[in-house]
Amino acid sequence: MNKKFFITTAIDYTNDAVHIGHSYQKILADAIARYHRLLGEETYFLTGTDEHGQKVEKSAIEKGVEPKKFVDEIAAEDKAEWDALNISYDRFIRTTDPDHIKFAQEFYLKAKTSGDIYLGKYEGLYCEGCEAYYEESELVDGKCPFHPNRELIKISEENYFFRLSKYQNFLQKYIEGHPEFVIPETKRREILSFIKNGLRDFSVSRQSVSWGIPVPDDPKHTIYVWFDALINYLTYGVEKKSWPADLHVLGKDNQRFHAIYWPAMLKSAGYELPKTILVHDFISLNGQKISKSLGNVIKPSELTKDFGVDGVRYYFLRFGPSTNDVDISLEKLKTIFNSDLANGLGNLVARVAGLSERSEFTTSKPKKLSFSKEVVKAIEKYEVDKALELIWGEIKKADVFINERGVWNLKGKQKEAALTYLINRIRQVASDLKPFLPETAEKIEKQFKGPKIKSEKPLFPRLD
RNA sequence: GCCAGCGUAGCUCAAUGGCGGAGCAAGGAUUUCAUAAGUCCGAGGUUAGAGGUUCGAUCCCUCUCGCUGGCACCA
Repeated sequence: MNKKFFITTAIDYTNDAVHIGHSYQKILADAIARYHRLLGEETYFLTGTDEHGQKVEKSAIEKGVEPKKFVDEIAAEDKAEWDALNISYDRFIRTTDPDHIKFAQEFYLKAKTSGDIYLGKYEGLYCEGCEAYYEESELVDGKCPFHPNRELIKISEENYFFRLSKYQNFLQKYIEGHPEFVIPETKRREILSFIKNGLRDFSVSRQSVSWGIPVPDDPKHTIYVWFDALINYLTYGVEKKSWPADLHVLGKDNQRFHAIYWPAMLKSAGYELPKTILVHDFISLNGQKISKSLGNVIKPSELTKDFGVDGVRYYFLRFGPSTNDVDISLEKLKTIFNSDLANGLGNLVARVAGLSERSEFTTSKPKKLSFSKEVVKAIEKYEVDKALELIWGEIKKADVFINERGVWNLKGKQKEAALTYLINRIRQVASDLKPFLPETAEKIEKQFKGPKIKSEKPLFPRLD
């Protein structure tokens, strides 16, 4: 039986459609998924949408449509965005999918059977101005930071709670004993220090929110969105008999839910824990947070129009926020597009194709290639930026080779040897690029298949 | 306020208790196979600031300044 590889991204909340801020994660996960698929592993790549909860309900009401209709539209939009980026998900799961709803309810009952769900009282301070709840620690002089003139209303509601506190020791020991559970290390330390500060039980149901999955044994309540959302991974993993997940890819805003709540929930319901949680940072645009209120939202599909799918993929994979927040801009994208893709990869391909065509060189059939060792090492550590850096090192070497040998001046056997060397190098580059720039890799492979190699249109026309 | 992280070349970042590195941008030289692309070579730094430990600190410690994130049921 083939080795399995199950990878997930976070599912995006359907309060609004996705934008470039959400793209890095999907592209990163896609590259890793493609890599494992290319290794011949039985790969399952899951992404999708998180569709329940108060905020969605509210947005739908504001728009005057039924919640389900509202999320149908957003989900379709999100999916189209990921398609534009060539994200090779195997399933686009929606938390409103019937199989997920059923599974989430079963999961809830399992946790309840373990004695980890109990009825309690949720008390919150509610600000009518913000229409949101606040924690004591968030208040300024006991008032809402945005509406200091209003009195906060103490609201209490009967909720079901999950006994997170029971798992404090387990989680601490587990994470201490499994350095690969949360990557990178700085995030793992953050999680550990959070756990050590003490974990409180959290509520997993709402009575005031109707847009959600009903609590199976008490349908006055709906399951709290986060509880519901996390379970999506298991819905699909169990369906494909591929649980536990090998990798959850997510942003730092989600790390606590994935590294603390989720493993505790799984343990309670009797499932294995995911192997690794890969946490990345955020993107800002022109030095600003990306947000609708700032009006600087760009959709992935708008970027791919200007830079091509692989142009966008390359930029994010090479300069994305893997361990640091990163600021992007159209100028930076353009500069990198020109220097690395047009002048680098694209030009090299055109050079060698031109040299081959002019000398009417006949090349041998391409061999079946495997990934370069160094590239494998980098991807296995999820350092995709490093992998690309290595590949670009190879491109540079090929350019130097052409210059130093003066390949265009060579004749006969010498020229053939030089071209053979270059062609094989390019074939290797294409092979290594497959997980990252699938479209480009395929074009290059086609062009360099032989026996005759011809010049083609530039892969990445220079942008001015 | 508390906790964590960051501050290194114009920009993006790397590095180590022992002479501060790379890529991009800018400058000079050079080649013509290629997308005015390629290659080569200078230059560019008081490693945010002050103090301390040390034979020696960019790295360890303290303080100051600046930035970012978290401080739990918004997702």
